[in-house]
Order: sequence, then C-alpha cells, then structure tokens
Amino acid sequence: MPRSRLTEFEQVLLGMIFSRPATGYDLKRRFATTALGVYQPSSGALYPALGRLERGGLLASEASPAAGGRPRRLYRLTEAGRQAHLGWLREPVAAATVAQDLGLHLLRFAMMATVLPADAVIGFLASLRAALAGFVAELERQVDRAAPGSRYARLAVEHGLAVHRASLAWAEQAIAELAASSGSGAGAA
Amino acid sequence: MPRSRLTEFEQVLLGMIFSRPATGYDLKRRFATTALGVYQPSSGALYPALGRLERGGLLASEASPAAGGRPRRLYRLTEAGRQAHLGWLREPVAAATVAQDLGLHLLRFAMMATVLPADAVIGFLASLRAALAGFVAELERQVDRAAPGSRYARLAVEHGLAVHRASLAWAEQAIAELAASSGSGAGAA
DNA sequence: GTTTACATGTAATCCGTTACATGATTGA
DNA sequence: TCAATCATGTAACGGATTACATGTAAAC
Repeated sequence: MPRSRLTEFEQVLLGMIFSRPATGYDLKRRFATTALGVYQPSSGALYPALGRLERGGLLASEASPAAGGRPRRLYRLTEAGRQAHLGWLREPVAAATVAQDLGLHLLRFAMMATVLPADAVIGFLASLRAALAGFVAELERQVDRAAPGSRYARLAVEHGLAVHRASLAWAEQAIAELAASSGSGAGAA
Repeated sequence: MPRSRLTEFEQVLLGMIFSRPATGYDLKRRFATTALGVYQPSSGALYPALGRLERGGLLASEASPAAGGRPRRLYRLTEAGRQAHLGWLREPVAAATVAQDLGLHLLRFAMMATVLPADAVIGFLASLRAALAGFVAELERQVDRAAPGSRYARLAVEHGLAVHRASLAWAEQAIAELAASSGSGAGAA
C-alpha cells in the first residue's frame, strides 16, 4: 500500500491526463503554457510523481513508438485513477479551506468541464459560495473589531474582504449562468 | 555559513519577533489567533526554524525566568536579523510573483506598519499596483483569446480577473489614503 | 559543428507534517 | 486525580527544489 492520500500535485496530474493520455514532457509544456505558468513543476517533482501514481495503480504507461528521438512514455488513467479523480472533483468546498486553497478550488472547477454533469458543478459552486459567504462575514467582524488598531492591519483585512467579496460575486454569477442554461436546456457546452 | 536565503516562514518569524521578543509558544498562539489562523505551524516546523535563525546569527535567545512552569526561551532579533527583515520588507513586488504570492505580499504590507516610513510603504504599494495592473491586462488578453474555448475555462479566467481587479482597486485606494495623510501631514499613525 | 528542443530520469539536500516524548502548573 | 494548558523539543517520513546525467534530432 503506497500511501492512501494523494498530494495536490498528484491530483492535478490525474486531472490533466484524464481527458487524454500524455507523456511527462506534454504535461510540462501544458504547465508552462496554461494558466500563465503560475506553477512550473521541475523534472524532479514530475517524473517521480508519475512513477508513484503508476505504482499506486492509478496510471498505466506504455512505451510510445516515437518517430525518432528518445522513446517517450505515454501515461493514461486506469479505472481506479478515473475514480480517484472523480472523487476529488466531487468534494465540496470545506469552509475552513476556502481562503487557503481558493486557487486550487478554481482549478478543480475548471477541470469539471467535460467530466461532471452541470448539476454537480452547480452544487460545487453552491458549496464554494457558502464557504466564501462565511469567510466574508468573519472578515467583516474582524474589520469592525480591529478598527481601533493600526491602519495597516485594517487595510490588510480590507484587502482580504475586497478579494473574497469579488470571488463571492463571481460564484453567484456563475451559478446563475449555469443554472440558466442547464435549467432551460438552452445552454451550449 | 548556514544558508544564505531564508525561507518565507523564517522571514515571517523575524517579522513577528521584530517588534518585541517572543518565545516559541508566544508565536504559536499569535499564529493561531491572528489572521484567522490561515497557517498554523507545527512544533516540528517552528522550533527548528528558530534554531536555524539563531545559528545563523539573526536571532539571539536567553532563558527566560519563568515564574513557575517549564523554563521558556525568549528570542529577540540581532542587528543582522533586523537588517534581514528590513531588506525583505523593502523588496518591491516582482510582476512574476504577484499572482502566486499575493497573500505573502499583503502580509509584508501589514508588517511595515511600525517599521518603514510612509513613503517607502507607498512605494511598495505602487510596485504592487503595477504588478497587478500587468497581470490583469494579461488575463484580459487571455479571456478574449480563450473565449471560443470551453465555458468553464472562460469562467475560471474571469474569476482571476475579478479577484485581481478587486486587489488592484484596493491598492489604488490604499495609496490614495496613505498619500493623503503623509502628504498633508494630517494623518494618524 | 554547436546550440536548441525533445525527453526522461537520479542524487543531494532541505524543510514540513505527523506523531511522539517530556515535564510543570492549574483547575475540575 | 485526571484533564487541560503551558512549553519545548525529537524522530520518521515524504516530497519538492536544485543540479546533474544522458541521449536523439533538427536547425542554424
């Protein structure tokens, strides 16, 4: 038993391979080009992670017949890998993680596109909205309480407030948009 | 020579001890109570980090005469530690790090309160504003380009746009507020 | 003929998490 | 007396970064 819990990075790798098989180098390029290259995994992170996932039975690989060049290794998800990824996508947003992991939650949302039905995505967004609303309320209490303190601390809390209010407004709008097209059945994929 | 570059966590510790000496347990409590406990260092992270900083000459410690209870170790910054923290606070926001490290930049801002003069803080905020403006422009290009793609990808980019626009608006307002009170000399600390 | 892109990997090192160990004081 | 709080640490383990190693093919 290799390890029961996957790392974030491993989960993201599963999601990237989900739609179509990929080599390590493919994944590297997609990290470099997509999403403004916010995270660029090193070889020393990427290849061992792929190896762990394969040993854990979530990925399978075959030597890809390269037309010239060094032989490549093509990874695809096993059925266990598909289930693991689906389970990860289906986790609702826990209130405690919303400030810490907002970027990760949005990445999960983006990966739901061709994988989860619209109502599951709307459910996810509803859990995100609730978590954000709770966090914003907490910050509002804090800005009232910390007001007599230093101006800088108040401004920093107000930054968090501004950012998470924007995120909350986005969630509400996204839910409305998806509900409109899934409810009426008139939406494009 | 222990290691030239400090970790984020070590820099934050220096900032917390800067204003007044603290024991490890003090720091633990401040992490737990401040900023909604977004990060809670474990003992296995905290005490070794304090030890590294002391061996590196940035912290000095003395056994604190505890009125009963297990003896505590009180840390204070050395002159080298003060300089290291000031150098960290004075680093402008690099455009490449603004999306990744926004939370850290705001933490740096909050720590400038009693340490840097108002014009240095305004300079820092100006670099943050420039970095955010560049990032927002990049996302705007991407949302135009990726529009024909999937709806989910477009929505995810729009989330980033909404959040960073809010952050940018905050930076502009904060600069105006600080400039008004430092320029006119009428501001409260 | 040398640099660049393709392509995969390993070794050293460092740091964080988890879990455990220790020990005193205060309060139920 | 048993639990909780104060208070500091260590050991095992895992994973990431950095740097290095290796090798082919295309382009200049």
